[in-house]
Amino acid sequence: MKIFNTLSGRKEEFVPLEPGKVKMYVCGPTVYNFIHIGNARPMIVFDTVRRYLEYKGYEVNFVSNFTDVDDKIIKKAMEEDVDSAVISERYIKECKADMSAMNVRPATVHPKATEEIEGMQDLIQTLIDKGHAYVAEDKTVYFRTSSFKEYGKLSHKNLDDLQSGFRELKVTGEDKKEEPSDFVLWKPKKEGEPYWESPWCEGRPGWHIECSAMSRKYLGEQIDIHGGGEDLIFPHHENEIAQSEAASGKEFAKYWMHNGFLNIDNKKMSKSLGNFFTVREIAERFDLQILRFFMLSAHYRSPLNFSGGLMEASKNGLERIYNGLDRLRELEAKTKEEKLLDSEKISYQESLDLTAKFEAAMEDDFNTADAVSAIFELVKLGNSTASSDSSREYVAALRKTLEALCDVLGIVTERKKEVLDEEVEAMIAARGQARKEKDFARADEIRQKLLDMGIVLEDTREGVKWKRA
RNA sequence: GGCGCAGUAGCCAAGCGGUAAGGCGUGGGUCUGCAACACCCUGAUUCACCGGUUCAAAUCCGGUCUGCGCCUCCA
Repeated sequence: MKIFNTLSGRKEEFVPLEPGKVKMYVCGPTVYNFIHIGNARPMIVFDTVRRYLEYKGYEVNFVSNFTDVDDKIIKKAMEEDVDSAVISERYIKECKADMSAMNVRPATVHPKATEEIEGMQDLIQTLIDKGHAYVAEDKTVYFRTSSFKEYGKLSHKNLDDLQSGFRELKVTGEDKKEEPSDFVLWKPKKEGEPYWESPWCEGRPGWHIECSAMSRKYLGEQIDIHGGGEDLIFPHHENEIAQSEAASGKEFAKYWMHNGFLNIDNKKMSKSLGNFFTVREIAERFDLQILRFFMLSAHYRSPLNFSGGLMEASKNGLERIYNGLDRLRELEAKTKEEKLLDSEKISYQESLDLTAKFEAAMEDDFNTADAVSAIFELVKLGNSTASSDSSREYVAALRKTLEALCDVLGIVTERKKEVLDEEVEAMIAARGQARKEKDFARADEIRQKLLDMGIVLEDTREGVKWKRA
């Protein structure tokens, strides 16, 4: 299995620190509002990475945090005149609801920054003791970037360039740091803000230290995979590396994975441009399974453009997969209990080849777009070769393969158990009777009525089928 | 200014040295009372442009044009 590592800028063979196990950490959202569809991309991408690793038999310890102390949360809390914990708890809950609707599985652990203050303070103290951090006049604790020789190795920047770039901004000079590139580990509280006691001052942690501390606590000093959006490469992940490696003296994460941005009309999504969508808003127009499928239709490192039209196309494509799978399920129940027929051997082999194609795509840096194409080919194979004359073994094999591969991508295929109420059942029966009597006008009238109720009828060779519009 | 990414059919999107996957859409056909589903056919003599390397390039190298991102605690 190959993974593109931002650190080296190339695909590398994946070798876990410990055979059979994978430790991965993905930066989670700051919970000051509903998550937006840009937040959804890393969630879906890394959930899929995790699913594939598990499909391969790895035991995955997946940690993803919630940043629940932050300027934006505090601001919102002041606006609503409530405690900031009220805000963060509310949006953590909402975020989890969105994740569930996108079929993003909960992480092994979802630590919250406010519950990990002790670990952060320990880490900060270690950095101070080792000379990698210092307390400024105003009691702010800064990381001393000049003390970490490898600073810039992830974002491929060198400190000198960064310093000169920063210098212009620095002229205003309210900061009390040694170098402009130094960053905050702990900052003094301001009036009305949440704070914690510390050896340096009453205050709160900087953003970057959270992830280093939580990752260390739940996964140890060294992890296999660290993921997040590409905008986090600098400064967030660069700073995490500096903190973690300066403290432990060991390589922090072996593989750094970054997803590309989700754009709207080829522009970065932002509130000021008015092209900002929350996952909740999209859910009003589309099943979030479609959003997931849409996001997997491109490679995770490519920028992905979002639009309603593209979502419609994804919806139709997903529908094709569902139709094919539903048909196989019905066929399986109807076919005779028998072993694979000689005439099915070639098609069966084809399904095996397609599974191999799917896996090869995923092995190659999680190429989900290619993996999806294998699923479509499998659907076509089923549609064109499986029938009521097929052996049950053949139909069942196709069905199981399709379900397994969809599950790796996190596409939900289980049919919601739905019972039609008696009135609808009666209408369908009445239409059947009308058709039998060749009273098509009456039959179409009933079908239209059902359509208005959101129920679509299809007359197949195997009988009348219905589904929700 | 520094660093980096991308330009493949109407749209989306794989492929990254060996002669263009897949999906959506369009048009035609089969099936069907009709519709829907499904199936078959329909699509790039060509991969932004110009040079170069090679027996062979969408794929490698150089240049041009265009779009975008990071360098501000924004996934």
